[in-house]
Amino acid sequence: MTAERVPLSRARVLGAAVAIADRDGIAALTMRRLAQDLGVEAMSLYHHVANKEALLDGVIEVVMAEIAEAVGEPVVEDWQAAMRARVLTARQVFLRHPWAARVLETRTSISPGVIAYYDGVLAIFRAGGFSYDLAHRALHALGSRALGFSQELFDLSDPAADAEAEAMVQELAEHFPHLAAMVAEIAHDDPDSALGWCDHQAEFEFGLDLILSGLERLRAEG
Amino acid sequence: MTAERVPLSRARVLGAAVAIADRDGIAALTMRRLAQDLGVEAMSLYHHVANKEALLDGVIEVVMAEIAEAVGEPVVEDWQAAMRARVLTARQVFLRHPWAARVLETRTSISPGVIAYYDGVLAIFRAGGFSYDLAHRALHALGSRALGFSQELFDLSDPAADAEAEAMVQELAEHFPHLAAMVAEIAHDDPDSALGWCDHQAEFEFGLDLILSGLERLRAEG
DNA sequence: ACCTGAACACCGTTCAAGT
DNA sequence: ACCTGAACACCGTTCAAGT
Repeated sequence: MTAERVPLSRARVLGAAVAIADRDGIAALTMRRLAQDLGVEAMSLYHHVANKEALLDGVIEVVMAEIAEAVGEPVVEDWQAAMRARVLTARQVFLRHPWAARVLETRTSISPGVIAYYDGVLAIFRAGGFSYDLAHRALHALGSRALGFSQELFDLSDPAADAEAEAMVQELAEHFPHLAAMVAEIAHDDPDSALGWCDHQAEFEFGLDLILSGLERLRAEG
Repeated sequence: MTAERVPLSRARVLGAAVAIADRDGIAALTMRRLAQDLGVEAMSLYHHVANKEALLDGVIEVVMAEIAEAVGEPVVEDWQAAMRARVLTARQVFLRHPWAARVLETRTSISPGVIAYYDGVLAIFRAGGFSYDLAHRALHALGSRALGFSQELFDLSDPAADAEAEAMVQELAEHFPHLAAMVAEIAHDDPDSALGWCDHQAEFEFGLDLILSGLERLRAEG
């Protein structure tokens, strides 16, 4: 936008890429569009990122740096409260960048930022008295939830699917009685769905607490 | 391959698409390649699927039909054992189609096959004495695990990342002492990683059972 | 009704050339 | 060292035309 004469740098390229994805979605993030926003030819980008995949790797590093700053140093007392706070803080960053979860999942190489985040998670587990074996299984049990997001495969309260889904559920109510009954019973009037897939705060916290308290039980048993 | 004179049909198109993804990965599934495998021009496909997105929708329906056949009618006694069996059976199908989980997550429209699967899940919860409210929260807690898969964001035992990751972990051991220690302690010699993301059977079952037993506790409390 | 061929508007990326 | 312009090899898709 401004600062036309600032020379291109990796940081400027990645920053502009995040801005495009935030504003217009991840599909809008093309090399040509990115170059245009930077006032440069597309090919100039290749001096700062090796290719499109490397660009996406870099964009994830930006997001993970945001998370690292937000969560700070791992707290080492009351592991369950510390984990809960860490995850919910990270989640706020993903709510700001709804495209980031999907990009993160498509990375093939290991991201140093993700590694650093998980090392902090492990620090909390260890301080809470977990063996490395239990901590390892805990990481698997949490999956992406450790980073603050969890995909739902369909969303009955998705505002985007409103008309279509409502008609569909209506139409299919006779075939799928349980789903129809559940939808009818549950008042879904809180519109705080933000991650594209259904991921309401209360429901995320329910799943998180269910896993954390299960882990605490296993830890206490030794 | 064979059957050159069989007229094109939606079923043949979707079957060929699944075969391409299974054999050469989801990136190989292009309209042109699909047409070529069917001995037809690319544009002919558009008489049987509206566009590429509709093709992917259809491909998911094929996978969900495989799952529906594999899981059968929902069992209605011992909800926990029934859910466990249903999920692990569905998981087998995803292990046969490693690309399917990612495609499923990118669907924007609701898939009838997924709806039907979840209706069966709800039938099991209800027969086990769950309220619709608890069943709803249970679906969120399980997330994609209800369908048999869970993405891990990085995989320390991924054979593909072997050399690179090992060197990296080595190099970064001083910065990430907990991860390094955990990797060193855990004997990762079972090579049954199959879904691309780390998703070993034992670790999947650990997470699944942790959630299911947590849900049982909540159900018993009323 | 079903299939075709050429064409269009996009991609990411290579390469030789400029400063 | 950094950036450019043209070009290449791909995409998904439109359209008018064939049978």
